Amino acid sequence: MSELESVIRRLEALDHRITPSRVAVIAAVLAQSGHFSVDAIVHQARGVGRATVFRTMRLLTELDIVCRVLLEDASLHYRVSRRGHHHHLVCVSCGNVQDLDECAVSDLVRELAAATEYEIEGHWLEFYGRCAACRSSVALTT
Amino acid sequence: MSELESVIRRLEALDHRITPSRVAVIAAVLAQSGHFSVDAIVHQARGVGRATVFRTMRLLTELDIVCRVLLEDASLHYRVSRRGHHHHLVCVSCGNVQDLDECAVSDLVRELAAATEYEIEGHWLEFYGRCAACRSSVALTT
DNA sequence: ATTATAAACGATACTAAGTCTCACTGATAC
DNA sequence: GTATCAGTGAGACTTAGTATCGTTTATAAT
Repeated sequence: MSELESVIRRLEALDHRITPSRVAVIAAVLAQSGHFSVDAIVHQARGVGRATVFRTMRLLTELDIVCRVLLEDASLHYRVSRRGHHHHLVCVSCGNVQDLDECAVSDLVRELAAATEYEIEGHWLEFYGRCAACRSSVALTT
Repeated sequence: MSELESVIRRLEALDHRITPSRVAVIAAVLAQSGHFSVDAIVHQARGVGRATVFRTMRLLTELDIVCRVLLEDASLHYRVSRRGHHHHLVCVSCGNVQDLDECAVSDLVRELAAATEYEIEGHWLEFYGRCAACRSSVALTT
C-alpha cells in the first residue's frame, strides 16, 4: 500500500470524504522532500482552490500526517510527519531538517508544572543551526 | 531615571536618533503589562505611522529591550524584556506570562551539536498551559 | 440505479501582519 | 545657523490565512 493510499484509508476511517481535491493536495504534500509552505502546495496542486488547500492542511495537521515546522522568523512551514511528537533541527542555510527522536522537554514540562502550578498543555521547541555540509562550504568561501 | 529615559539613553549611546515617534512607541511599549501585539502599539501610539512602529519594534528587539513571545498559533507578540535570554510559559486562558529563569535547553544545545554536527545558533522554546487561577475558575464553571 | 443530503468545493472578498518605496522632515554634528 | 542623512508617514503592496456563499459531489439509504 502506497503512502498515499494509506493516508486515504485513514481519512476514510474517520469519515472524511475522499475528493479529487484532497487527493491532489495529499499527493503534493507527500511529494515534498523537506519542509514546505502551504503556498508551495497551492502552486503544485493545480486547480485546487486556495481555501481548500488550507482546509486540507489543517485536516492533515490534526491527523498528525504533517507536522508544523516553525522557522526562525516565526513563519510556519509543514513537513510530512512519520512519527509522533518530536522536534526539529533546521539548517538555516540549506533548509535540511533533522527530526529529533524524542521530545527533549517532557521532563522539563513535569518539573515546570510542579514549580509553577500551571497545567502545561503544549509547547514549541525548534532548533536552528548550520549542518556539517553547509558549515564546510561556508568555510571554503570565506 | 525612569525606564523610558533609560531606554532613550541606550538608543543615544548607539547613535540612534531620538525622535518623537520613537519616544511615543517606546512609551506605549513600556506601558504594556503583559505581552502585546505590534498592532496594539500601532493603535496606542496615535499619529505614529504603521511602518515606523514596525521599524521601532525591530530596533527594540535587536537591543533586547523587548523579546518576542510566540503564541501557540504561531502568532508573534512582544514583551518588555527585563533580563537576558529566557523563555516563557504563557497561560492560554488569561494570557499571563511567566518568564522562566534560565534557558532550559542550553545543555541540550551542546549535546545536540555534538550528536548532529550542526552548529546550533538559535532556538524557539515556549510553553503553554493554564495558570493556577484559571484552572480553578474553570473547575468552578464545569 | 436513483436519490437525498450534508460535506466539501472554488471563487472571491476580506483581514492581519509585515515590507517597500519615496518624497519629505527634522535631529544632530559641525 | 546650516547641511546632512537617518528617520518619517502615506500608502501601495505582499503574504498568510479566514469567512462567506452559492454550487457540486461523495456517500449512504433506498
